[in-house]
Amino acid sequence: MLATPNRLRTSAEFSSTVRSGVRYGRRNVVLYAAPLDSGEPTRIGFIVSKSVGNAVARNLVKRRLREAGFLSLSTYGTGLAIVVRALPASSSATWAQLSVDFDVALAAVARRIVTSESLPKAVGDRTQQERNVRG
RNA sequence: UGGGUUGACCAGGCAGUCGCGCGCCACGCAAGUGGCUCGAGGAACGUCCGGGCUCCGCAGGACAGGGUGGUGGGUAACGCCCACUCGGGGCAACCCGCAGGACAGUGCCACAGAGAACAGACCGCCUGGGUACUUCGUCUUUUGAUGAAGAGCCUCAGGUAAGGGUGAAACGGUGGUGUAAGAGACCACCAGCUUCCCGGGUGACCGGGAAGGCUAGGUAAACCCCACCCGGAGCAAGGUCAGACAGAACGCGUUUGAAGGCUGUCCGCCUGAGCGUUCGGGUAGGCCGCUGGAGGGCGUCGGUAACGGCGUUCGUAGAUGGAUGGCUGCCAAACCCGCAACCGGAAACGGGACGCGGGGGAACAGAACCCGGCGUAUCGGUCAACCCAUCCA
Repeated sequence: MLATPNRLRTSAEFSSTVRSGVRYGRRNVVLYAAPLDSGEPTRIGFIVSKSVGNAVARNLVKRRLREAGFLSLSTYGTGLAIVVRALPASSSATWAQLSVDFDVALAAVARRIVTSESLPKAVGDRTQQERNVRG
């Protein structure tokens, strides 16, 4: 499971990640990710709405996603803010399906972030624009 | 042995592996690291009642408004629980009841039906009249006139609520007297109503008796009446720390009282200098509240019981983008399918193992301030008491 330092804790972090991050959707999840400073530990947050199911179903989905996120820390241990939104299909998915969707989405998103970081000027402009919009 | 009623309890187990949260301990300047303890439910759910707790200055009156509704008790309190009463269901154990008042008043009672709330005459029954007819008698030469009786049709006037039919319900039931036919018109018994008396019970009420009048519909989950109860908002309550910013315009007002508070309205009381609208700007973090409570177990005493007194013992989740778990394997009860030793049978066939193999393998559901209830969801399992039927002794 995920320890507290590896979790997103505030609504500000959630909203900035969802708005500015790279997005990739699969059958069971939609994954958003934004870069952090490279020294910081990767932080992951989860959005599981009521459309997924009742409280028991939502808890199971959340725990499985948290486990998948924990397993991914060995690869992406630092420098990412990730928000995982569970889709209604996730309540009926098996652990294998759910973890594959998570891994594939995370790999795709991480690849795109690495590509855009090879153009640091563009990233700088983008974050600056974001600050202006939000400010 | 089978069927049933009620109550209590459980809510898969084991192992491996990788982890999470509060707390404590050790190390470390610190970030942190390591170890240990504890870590979801019978409904944690719905949020339908009742309380604790917090704030609203005190928690005033009247009227509105809301709730409850047999009686007595239990409780912090309740719409809950227990016991009893009444009514209903069941052979029984037992279960069910939104169980005050319809002589305070108002309203409503569809359809059907002749008639439905100071009832009603459709058919039927009965009486009388009219019309035409038959028979008999009398009068008359005859036509005919008149009287009596009769049955039928039509029609008119009345009597009749016993019968038919309609309906959830038709103004007591049964039998008789009575009558033209009938009718509580009268009588007997029964049911029911009102009043009174006696006895029992804390009481709801129960048992017995007398008199009266012959009969009184339902609906209060319609308004309403009666009795009793109820201040509002809610842990996003509330408190505290830190941090950020920038004000401007207009209106009303400062003892001739703005704006508030006391659930709504009115009265009455209180606070007493700001308040409202628009534009613009900022923050949406930490900590406390936060879990020891009307707490659980056992014993004993009181009580039919719910429950209470006393003694003793136990220490039991506190997250906050939200921990209490993810994955893997094994075992196992129902239950289903196939094969079957064996049993019954002439056979067809039927049954089928503390037999084999395969399948199947756990419901409903996740704390969010805390309790007491209720309601709802739920694969199944265990135990106890009691009832009925059957068999054996």
